[in-house]
Amino acid sequence: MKKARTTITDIARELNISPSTVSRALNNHPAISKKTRDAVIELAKTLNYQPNLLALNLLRKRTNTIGIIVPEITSSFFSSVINGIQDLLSPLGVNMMISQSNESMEEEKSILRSFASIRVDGFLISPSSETKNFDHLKILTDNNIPLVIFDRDCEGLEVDKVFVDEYSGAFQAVEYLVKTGCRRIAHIAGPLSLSTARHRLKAYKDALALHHVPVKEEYIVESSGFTPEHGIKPTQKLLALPSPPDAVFAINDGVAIGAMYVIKKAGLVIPDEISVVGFDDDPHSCYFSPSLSTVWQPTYELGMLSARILMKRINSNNDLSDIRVEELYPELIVRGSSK
Amino acid sequence: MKKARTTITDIARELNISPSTVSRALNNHPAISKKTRDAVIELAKTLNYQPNLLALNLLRKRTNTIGIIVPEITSSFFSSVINGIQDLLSPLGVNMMISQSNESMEEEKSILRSFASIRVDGFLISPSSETKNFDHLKILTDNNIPLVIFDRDCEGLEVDKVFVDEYSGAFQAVEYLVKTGCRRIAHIAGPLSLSTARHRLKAYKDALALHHVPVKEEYIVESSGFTPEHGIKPTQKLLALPSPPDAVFAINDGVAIGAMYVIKKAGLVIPDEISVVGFDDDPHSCYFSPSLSTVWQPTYELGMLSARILMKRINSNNDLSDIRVEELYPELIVRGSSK
DNA sequence: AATGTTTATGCAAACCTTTGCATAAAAACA
DNA sequence: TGTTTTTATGCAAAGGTTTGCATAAACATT
Repeated sequence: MKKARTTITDIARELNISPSTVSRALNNHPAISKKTRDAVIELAKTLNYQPNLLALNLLRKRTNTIGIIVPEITSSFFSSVINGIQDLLSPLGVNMMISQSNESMEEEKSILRSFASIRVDGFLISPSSETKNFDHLKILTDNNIPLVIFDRDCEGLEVDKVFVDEYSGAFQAVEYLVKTGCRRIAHIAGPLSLSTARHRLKAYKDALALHHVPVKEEYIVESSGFTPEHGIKPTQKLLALPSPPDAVFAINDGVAIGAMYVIKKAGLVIPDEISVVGFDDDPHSCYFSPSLSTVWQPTYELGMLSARILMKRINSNNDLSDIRVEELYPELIVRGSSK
Repeated sequence: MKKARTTITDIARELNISPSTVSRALNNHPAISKKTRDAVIELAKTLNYQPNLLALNLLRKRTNTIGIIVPEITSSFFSSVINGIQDLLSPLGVNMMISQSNESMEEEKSILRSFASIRVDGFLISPSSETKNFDHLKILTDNNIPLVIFDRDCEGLEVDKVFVDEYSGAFQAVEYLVKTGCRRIAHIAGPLSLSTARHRLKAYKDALALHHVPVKEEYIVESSGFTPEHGIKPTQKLLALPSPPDAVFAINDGVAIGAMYVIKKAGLVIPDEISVVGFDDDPHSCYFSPSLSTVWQPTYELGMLSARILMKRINSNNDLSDIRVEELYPELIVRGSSK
């Protein structure tokens, strides 16, 4: 038998006063006598009264909850971003509804619908790799629901966005490889439906071109994901080339770790015979042998900034006059896997 | 200027019918004429009507949302558990509010209060390492709010619980080390406020005792956390002993990775001179060199089962007659870091 | 004593939706 | 035509909270 939770009316009935008085007493309204206030507060405590935010939210048309949709939660990248988001939101008393799209556009849409019905105050979304059509996101802005896109771009959608300057990060990495004498530099790209993967690929090509290193198509392979497993096959393909690469720039640390594994298995010495550079600075990367050179991304800051912009938008009543597009800067970290 | 979202009353006014009729039309109530129903549904679509679940939840006293509190989200362990939780909940149309306690009891309490006010239907909690007093959890059960504890125990609290049999996992690991000839087996324990850490320590001692290997206090060191960084100092301490260990069993893979790093830096060969075994089977562990032997835990299943039990409890109106305590089985995975 | 002022409280509406009950209109039947 | 049945719709309450306005009681002022 489920006993109902204590409400403001329960307290009122017990004390023979009206619910309004109870409400005011609990909210420190000045026009309440000390006697009444004390009595109310005490009874509330003994009855373990907890305000029903559903009712209040309905009244205020505000839930103090924001919806977060990420492709996956298990990657160190996104979990670290979420960390940053929580650290900004928590002191503000704002809750997070989190869900993963598993890189599926259908799931993304369905989560979106669900969050919208719950009336979250705003959205923080990093779109799935399948998401090419932004109608579902457009509906949010059409309905004046604040939305901030982070990390992965939705080109053409006019909302606040926060990115890492992937181009710069990748450019630094490749340029550095060239400068340390590598000439046959390969790139294991990510799924090219992602803006991030495209930017890194472009930077790779541009950096090579700038330094007059020919761009060869056979040195560019695409991985279908971001785990070490996804790095195995592409690396095997690269090593099997007539003229195998003397450096590999991988889309992220996960794939780079897979690459190192294959390279070492093949009896090649890193970095003497082949350099490896990743992206993300996964917390484990510096403990590999050799430790993995990589491009650090300010993930925590990315989360914080995205959340801060979203909250500002929410509190300014979603006035869309000044859309912000912010870029954070990544940093090359040279370790043992490169010369 | 924020335009209000479409409500059922807007549709009713527009169509000159009552809100009840609109509600019934949208819910396929039989006593509505086809003509009215069609008109309603069409208008709802063009106005992009989305039901306000706040109102409905208030009426139903049910939010279809559950609250999840974990110590941290960035560890592969907990993010994988959350993965399992979502995969069970999602098809049921249940949402997740997720928050991290950051191993702080105060934060845990405050998140709890917040989730309770939001009226989540139930809780899935893995307590922080600081949590020794369970009053705040007791309040939940006192108020008939379903709660499932997972992974870390709250001894004395009578609620549903789902664990991994840590003892068995650790015992397997240590016994295996003994059987491969190690005699000076060290243990880097986790924070001993955690039931999991205590169980593993006990298994370590018991396994040694069973095989008549003396338990030496200097071989037991405590780490204050679970990252590679937390493994550095304890390992240095172990290696500095007059008679350094020939095997290290670490509280988890993170710490084991830190240990391997220190050991290799010291010029010792793994596993010839010293074996290392971790716990958790972090996705990266098999790509280290040598690859890390570890104890795999069914994290995904842990999440699924916990969520399943919670949903059952919620749907059975929290009838507490049959508290369940479930245990899942871990498995030793032998790789290159041990003989 | 009469009036004005302050203090403490209550009433009722609003937020949005569902649903039991009542009822009007239409259809079917005698 | 009058009565019963069916069909389609509306009314009002409920869920818990806040808040503008009204008001009763207590106090202060002349």
